[in-house]
Amino acid sequence: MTQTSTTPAITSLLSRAGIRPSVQRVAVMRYVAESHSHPTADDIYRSLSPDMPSLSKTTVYNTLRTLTDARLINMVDAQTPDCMGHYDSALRDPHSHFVCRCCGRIIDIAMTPEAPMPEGDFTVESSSTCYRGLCADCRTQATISL
Amino acid sequence: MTQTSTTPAITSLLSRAGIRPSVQRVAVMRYVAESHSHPTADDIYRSLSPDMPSLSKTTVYNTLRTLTDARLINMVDAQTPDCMGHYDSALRDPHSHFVCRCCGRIIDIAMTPEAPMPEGDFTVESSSTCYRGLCADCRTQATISL
DNA sequence: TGTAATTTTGTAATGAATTTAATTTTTAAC
DNA sequence: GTTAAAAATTAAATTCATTACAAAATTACA
Repeated sequence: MTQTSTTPAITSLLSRAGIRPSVQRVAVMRYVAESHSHPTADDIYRSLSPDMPSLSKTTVYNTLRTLTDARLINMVDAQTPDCMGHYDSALRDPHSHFVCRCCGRIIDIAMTPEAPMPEGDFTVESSSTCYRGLCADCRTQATISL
Repeated sequence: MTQTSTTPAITSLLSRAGIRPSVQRVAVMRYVAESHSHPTADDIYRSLSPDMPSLSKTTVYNTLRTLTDARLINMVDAQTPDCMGHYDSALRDPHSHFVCRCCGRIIDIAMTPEAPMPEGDFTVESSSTCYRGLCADCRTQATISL
């Protein structure tokens, strides 16, 4: 794990981004930065609650929005069966996502395809590529059920 | 508009895909095939209701799932502010999407970047690229409010 | 320390999506 | 044709992610 995810580093990161580094915000940012499982707001809330009993789910939602607006985290551009928003640290190396259409699992893909700038009357700030299909587990299940 | 979207053509399309071409299913498929606005389940329901008063929202949801499983339509892989699933015909030429982070509008982009097959323990069935940023209108708004 | 601005919190409200079971329609066998 | 089984549709009720709101707590700064 890189230094980026220590509490002081996160605190400094938020300050530099103009976000007051409250305990809650640092905890959420740190959790997303350290996680590779593309957590939902609920995942984050359930994980942090035991150590922060007063934490409110509203704060998690507010913080996710604040961090997203500051582009420190990203919402994963993928529709999953659970209809929930999944988050990803923007501090990681650029990567793509594979989404299993069956179980909804999101798997990181190190490779990032070339994404040439499109023509149009808009300003592109970022781009992402999403692959879809069946993960190994669900492929096996599908085969068995035939 | 191509012949693909006439009712008989849609009926035949569903049959070939092993889907019983009920009036409701043909109507939903046709609506998505003809639309370029990436409609939500609710958009589809509200648009078809006047001509099909008995249509139920449940049927729209069921049909969207059926058509998605048959890969005749796709859910747009993009998180929009409205937190709703948007749909796209799979019959169209491959294209990408631009999503305005402000108003949530989804704009088609004709170009499709090269998306090399990723390595991993999964079966890729499709891929899509999503661009994010500000559309012309929202960019103007942002400038004004400065 | 005092005061204002910001942040957090809990509750309530919103609304998309699903579940359920009952009804209707279609299919196919006789 | 009749009829029985299967499939599809419907409406109501429920679930649950997300947001709105207002009060309480915390922080910054003079």
